[in-house]
Amino acid sequence: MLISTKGRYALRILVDMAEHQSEGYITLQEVAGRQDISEKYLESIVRELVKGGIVSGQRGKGGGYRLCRPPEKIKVGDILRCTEGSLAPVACLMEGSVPCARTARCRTLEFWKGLDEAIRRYTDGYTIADMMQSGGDGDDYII
Amino acid sequence: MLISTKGRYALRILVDMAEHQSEGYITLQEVAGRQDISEKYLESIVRELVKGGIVSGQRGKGGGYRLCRPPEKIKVGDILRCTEGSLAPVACLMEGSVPCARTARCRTLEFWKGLDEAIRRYTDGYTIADMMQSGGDGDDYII
DNA sequence: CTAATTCCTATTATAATCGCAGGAAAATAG
DNA sequence: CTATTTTCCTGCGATTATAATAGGAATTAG
Repeated sequence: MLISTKGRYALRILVDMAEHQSEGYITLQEVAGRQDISEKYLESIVRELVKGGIVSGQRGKGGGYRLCRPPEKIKVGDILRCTEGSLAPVACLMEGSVPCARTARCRTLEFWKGLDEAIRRYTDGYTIADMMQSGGDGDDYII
Repeated sequence: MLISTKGRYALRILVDMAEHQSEGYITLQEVAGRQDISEKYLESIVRELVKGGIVSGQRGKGGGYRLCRPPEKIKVGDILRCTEGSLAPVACLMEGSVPCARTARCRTLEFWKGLDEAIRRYTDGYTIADMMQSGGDGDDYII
């Protein structure tokens, strides 16, 4: 049931980019340095976010990435669906799945639909902007 | 993010057992036949449910399994935590995990806590008895 | 004793995740 | 035009998790 590192890192990356969006295009090197994630692994995650229309990339000198929309319009649900493929708890409820033979007499389907709905409601009600106001000022290390 | 077959089958198994609880001990052979799951695989799932105190087994001739509590007292959350190990969406929130070094300045932790809470609230508010009243009478095949 | 049944310990095959490497393509600066 | 920087693309290797099966020990009823 765990969310993969891809999804978890994606959130951190986007909050990081949101916090530095005034600086124009942000390079992966910067984000990698700040977030302690390898540049190469970041690449594979950010590529999904580009495909999903959440960030856009600009190649060449002076290039980098930037958010396509302001942070308060980026839903966490969209990010996770983008990097995880889907947030549905069971295959029956994934986008574009065909109903299985048991559907009509399935005792568990209603439960799964409700869980899917609960997850969707929560994740779509939370934005990157909400995350920016959470968890200290970024410099208050414990140690 | 998908729930594994272990968790999904566990729900079907328990609904099945609840529907036949008046018959006393229920053998895996019966459940396997009705649910179209191999007896051997069922075994590994039911073993977890025994450990988790959800069903109890009786060996020998005339033995089998039965629910430890009435269906309306068996929360789906308990079943899934039992078979999946945990329902937490991130490792930080798993039972008995040590807080990571980023905790104090983590921008995403609050979000994950909320998601965990939403999942917990929904799954703990749903019981096997609720499932028994869902999805037709068990004989209304589509075909 | 015999048959039925749960319990226990392994093992295998398959798939998914995680992370890295190498280089092509594009944009800019000089 | 050349050199540099940066995203883009393809693919690989290691590790881990899932799914399912196999074989037999322990227990109970008759």
